[in-house]
Amino acid sequence: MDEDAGPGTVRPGGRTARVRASVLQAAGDVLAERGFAQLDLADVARLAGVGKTTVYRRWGTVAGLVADLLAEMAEESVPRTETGSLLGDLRANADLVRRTLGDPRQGALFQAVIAAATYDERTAQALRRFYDARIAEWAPCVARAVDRGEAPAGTDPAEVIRAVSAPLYYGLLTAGKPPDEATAERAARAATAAARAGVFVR
Amino acid sequence: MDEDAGPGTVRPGGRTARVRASVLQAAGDVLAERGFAQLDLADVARLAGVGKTTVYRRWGTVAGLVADLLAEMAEESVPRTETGSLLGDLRANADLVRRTLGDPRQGALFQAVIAAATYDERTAQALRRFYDARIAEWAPCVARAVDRGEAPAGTDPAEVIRAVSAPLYYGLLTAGKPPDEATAERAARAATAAARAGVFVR
DNA sequence: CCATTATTGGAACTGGAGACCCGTTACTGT
DNA sequence: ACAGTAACGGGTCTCCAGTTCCAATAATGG
Repeated sequence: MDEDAGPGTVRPGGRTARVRASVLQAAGDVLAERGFAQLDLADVARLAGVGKTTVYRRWGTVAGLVADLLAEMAEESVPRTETGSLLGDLRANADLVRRTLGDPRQGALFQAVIAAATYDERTAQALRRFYDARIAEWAPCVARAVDRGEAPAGTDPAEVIRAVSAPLYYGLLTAGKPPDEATAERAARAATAAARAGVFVR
Repeated sequence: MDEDAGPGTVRPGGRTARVRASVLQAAGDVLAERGFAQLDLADVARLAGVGKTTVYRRWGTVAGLVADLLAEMAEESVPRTETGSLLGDLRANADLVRRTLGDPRQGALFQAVIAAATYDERTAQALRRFYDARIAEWAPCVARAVDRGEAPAGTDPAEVIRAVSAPLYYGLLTAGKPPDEATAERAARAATAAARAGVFVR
């Protein structure tokens, strides 16, 4: 009746931690250099200098590995800058997203995660958790802007943040190209204009 | 030195057309009922009442099959309604996208296509062609709005249309849920507000 | 330091996706 | 109507992703 959450949970130190680190490292390398389609667990194991059995036992599938990779990245919280204006803050957010999607490792990871999330529920959950965290971190910017009177009362902060990211991800997925500075700037300005107009009032 | 574009191109009529139709039908069924992860070529062949060899020969991979499925869908052009105002037209566009993504078959297909496009170049091209066509069809709405003075001169019509779709796709991919009426309405209003504010001026 | 046992990893095994062969079917131009 | 051949499809084979087994290794608590 007791659910043990698989290997690596009882003795997570020493070798186990090293194995996890080198497997995630190798998986990230493959993803950045060769892409999602080439991500093969046996291959990752070989590159990581780790037994194939271990990788299958702990991650099971490509989707599972990718989900763990995302969880790893979610750890590093990027410090949020506060500029004093809604446009300035959203611009900073758009630029963060742009840099994330433009980075070879992180950009490739996000494409992989989104692809995997369309068919794997665990990856989809990891993805949702990641966005919830990011949005929770940035929502206060919008709340402040509302307090300052830059947007109408009742504006939904989360929706505004999502509105900034949306066109950047959309471009990456449908055009296959990471966003440039101009696109990021446009996204920030569009979200600001819409928020000012009261579109995101609940 | 001559590139023949594979089987089905020299004698596309009769049986060949029937085979293609029933394979695409079966593939759509599997996609809608069981999802992308369960889309197996041998399985599709069996359901379509067609030889496994034929499916492998003509489509080769799951991504290739999905790309063809999208091309098939792109054929049916949806008549565009003209409402006389920018907001009205963008609302109509947002609603079209909402209904597309909400439809069991088409929604599942889009998730599959976007997933496949992240790693398969042919699928990515098919996707880009589809969006180029859709955007070309709707761009005139925005051009008219500019003529009417609803948006500043120099506004990029394609960017406005993309701005409508972006949040709807973003929600589907990151939250895993097709957009509802309220979300579509918000997308149309946000794009309108941003366009009016001159965000999409080139 | 030692006993316990969680975790690893080599090796052998298996199932099924996908390639191949070749006889059959039926589309197409004349 | 008919010849020529494009396209189909059943049967067979290959190869490798993923599983299983168990002995070796090392993390952890006392």
